[in-house]
Amino acid sequence: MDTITQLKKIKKQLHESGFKLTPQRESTLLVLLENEKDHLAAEEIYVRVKEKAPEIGLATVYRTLEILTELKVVNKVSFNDGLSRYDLRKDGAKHFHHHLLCLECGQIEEIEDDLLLEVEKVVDKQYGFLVKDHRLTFHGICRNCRAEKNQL
Amino acid sequence: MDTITQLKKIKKQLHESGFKLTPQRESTLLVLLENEKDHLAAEEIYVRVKEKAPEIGLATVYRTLEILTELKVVNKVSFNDGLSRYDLRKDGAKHFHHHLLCLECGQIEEIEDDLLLEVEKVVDKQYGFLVKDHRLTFHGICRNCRAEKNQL
DNA sequence: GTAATTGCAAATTCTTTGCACGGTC
DNA sequence: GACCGTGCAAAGAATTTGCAATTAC
Repeated sequence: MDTITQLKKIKKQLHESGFKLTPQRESTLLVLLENEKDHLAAEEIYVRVKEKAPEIGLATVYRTLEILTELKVVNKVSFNDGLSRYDLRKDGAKHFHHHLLCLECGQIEEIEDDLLLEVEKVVDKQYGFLVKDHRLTFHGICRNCRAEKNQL
Repeated sequence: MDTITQLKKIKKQLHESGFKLTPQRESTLLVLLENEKDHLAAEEIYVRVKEKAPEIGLATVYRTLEILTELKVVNKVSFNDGLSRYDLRKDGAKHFHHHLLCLECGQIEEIEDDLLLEVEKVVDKQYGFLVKDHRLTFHGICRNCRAEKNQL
């Protein structure tokens, strides 16, 4: 799905939940859509939004992100660096994607495959816990860093 | 393993890394050991340590937690509430345990079984990513809340 | 028109840092 | 006596809030 279509869809969601469609919200959404893979923190989103809409305030960005989190358009995630990051939820994805955090280079890769279907069955059966969503991050060495290390 | 034995072992680890074993650090460790299941945030740990050692400062607690994180005695975790929490790593556990976060009552349950062995193989084979550790939290409804809901 | 939204600044909250003092080997 | 560790207070960073002005519908 292209950016425009996604944007329209999210706009509709906003409307349906009684939120207004302000230019500030649209700019913020655009930044999120254009940096889908980047796990931006609020401040970073703010800087990028400011390029499109210089008059926007940081507080508005925070407020927009809060709404989008509520609507499950984005997921708030943290990689233990003290910042909250906002990760666009793939439209139609049943489950939130997983992350691979490289301890060498810091890069974060996304995994779209849902690797947890079996595991979630176990959690349900064995722990009586009804799974609605998950957060899974692997810490380790990414393909590139691994290759570099082996060459030494 | 009992608390005293665990404490001794951690003391040894501290020593081996060139850290001293101060009463403040010992008190902090005791609080962590006594509240193993509780995912305390720094401030909460501080309050509990203060009961044992009233003269301690919050900064010392933070500094101790930093050291313990470095030594992998604890894991710093975040459940997206803006606080860093410190979770004692089970001694001898090859992998960090998983969490079940109930969206109804907020309770956090721990799962000791390592459910990710197969998944990690896939991550290695398919993404070339060498897994060293992981963070896995399920969001959903816990056994108790589920039972309550069904009774309505 | 009016209720929601905004920008700004101030306030809060969590965490880190600087520094003089105290304890230890 | 060198050095590590501490408490305190101040600084810093991230996020939230109050409020008057503005805007979307």
